[in-house]
Amino acid sequence: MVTRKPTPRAPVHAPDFERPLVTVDVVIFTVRDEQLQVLLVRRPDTASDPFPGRMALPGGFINVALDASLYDCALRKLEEKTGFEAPYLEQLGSWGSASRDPRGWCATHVYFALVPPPPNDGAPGSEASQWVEVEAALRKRLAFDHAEILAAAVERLRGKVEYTSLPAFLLSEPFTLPQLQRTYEIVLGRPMDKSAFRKRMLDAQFLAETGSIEGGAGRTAMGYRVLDRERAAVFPRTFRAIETPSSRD
Amino acid sequence: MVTRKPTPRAPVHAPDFERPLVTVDVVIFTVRDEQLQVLLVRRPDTASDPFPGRMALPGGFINVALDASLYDCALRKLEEKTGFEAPYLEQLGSWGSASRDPRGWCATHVYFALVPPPPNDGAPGSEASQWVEVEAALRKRLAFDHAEILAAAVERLRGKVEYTSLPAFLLSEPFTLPQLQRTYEIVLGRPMDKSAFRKRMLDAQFLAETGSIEGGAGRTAMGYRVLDRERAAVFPRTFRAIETPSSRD
DNA sequence: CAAATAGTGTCTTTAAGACACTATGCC
DNA sequence: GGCATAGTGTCTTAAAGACACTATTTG
Repeated sequence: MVTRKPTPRAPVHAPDFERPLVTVDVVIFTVRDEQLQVLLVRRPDTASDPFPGRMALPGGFINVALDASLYDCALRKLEEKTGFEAPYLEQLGSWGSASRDPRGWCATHVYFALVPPPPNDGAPGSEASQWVEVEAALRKRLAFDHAEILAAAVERLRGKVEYTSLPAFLLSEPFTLPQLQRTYEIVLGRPMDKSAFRKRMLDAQFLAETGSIEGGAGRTAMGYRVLDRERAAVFPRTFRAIETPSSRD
Repeated sequence: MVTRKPTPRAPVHAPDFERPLVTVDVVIFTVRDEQLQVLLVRRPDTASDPFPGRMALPGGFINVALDASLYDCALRKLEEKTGFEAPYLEQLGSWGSASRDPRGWCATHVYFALVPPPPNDGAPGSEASQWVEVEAALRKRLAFDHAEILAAAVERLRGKVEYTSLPAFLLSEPFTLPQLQRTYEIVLGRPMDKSAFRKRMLDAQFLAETGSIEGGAGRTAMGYRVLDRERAAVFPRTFRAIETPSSRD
């Protein structure tokens, strides 16, 4: 970010307004067990906490001393929860109002992340955080306005998947084109034509071959990795129709 | 917004973190004098203020007592500056870091608005706020990181104009299709084909006829207004190519 | 060889681009 | 009539959809 510090002629001081609470939340998606899943955490069950025991999106207050920027804060929270170093991370938007947090006027900056499926280690759901299938997560009574935020994140994800290579960030590399197609189908919830799919992916020039991969039964497939893990490829057309954008607080 | 207030078993209290400053800024676009223009305000020239005398985007601190939500705050600031009641207003994103404001860790929530051209009343630029052509505004040394924010807003606007009816919100109603096409051309900075343009607009079903309009020289044209002033129509394809998305703080 | 999966070819369809054409209003 | 502007028609082109076909690997 480009910022310029002025040379103050006199000490500048912050106004005496009451400051809202500021948090950062992260909607972390993955595809596991043939499902689009989202990472949720259980809030502490202490009475002094808002929404005790409820499930919520991972996140928390900005630490002014620790976080250089909102993005860094989101990265920190993502690493704390998943251990992922360089995931796909983009800003979703912000939600702020007097009523969304019982502790006071609060604004949250929401990011959304795509990560490859974590290893299915031991006891799933035993810890404070767990992966939940998105439709099930949307039906849960999440803390704060996190149900609304999650709905917006899912809408944004599905919307962008129609015309970008985002699902490639949901797979561990190398992956095959049939695997990538399956990921698209899981996220969008509808089957896709193989020929059109392959033409589109290969024409978009965002994949690099990594050599053949055996897959059990049937013919071996070519392995691929994405060329640029920072940004998604944008296709010239959507797969079908695009949704209408919605407004936020 | 849907929010649920829990019945707290004990008084919930906000944590003792240092709270960042929170502001809302609005990027207000219009098309005037055949140019895409943005509204800028001059910051007070008092030494105790950051960036004294510099041009900046309109905005300011959240007023926890006055603003029910971020969106309401953006609406309020827009009305204060332009008097517009029901403009097109959508969230652009948020920028926050330790370094962007000399007064301390500060996060701003940025909205972007599209308004019809204001009447060219009296002395343009005499007051604290003035309309500036966007490329000129981008070359100015704006306060804070507002140059970066403005660049992101222009990129988002140009990006969405490729596949939505957004420019319709830059005109006062009723308007003609040639006027709408001219607005697209001004925003995108390139000529468009009349036939393809008209087919696309009429096929998208977002316009209602309002009767003929005389336009000086030449044949009279049909007048139109948009059916839904809350949201833009989305076209099945972009006009040409789409840009790659960029990241923010 | 059969089953399973990977990958290709061909035709259709949709909507944009190019560009020439017709229509209507004012002088 | 002539000019200016509004509006239409026709052909081409880019890329998605449908769907049948070929290719390669394992048992």
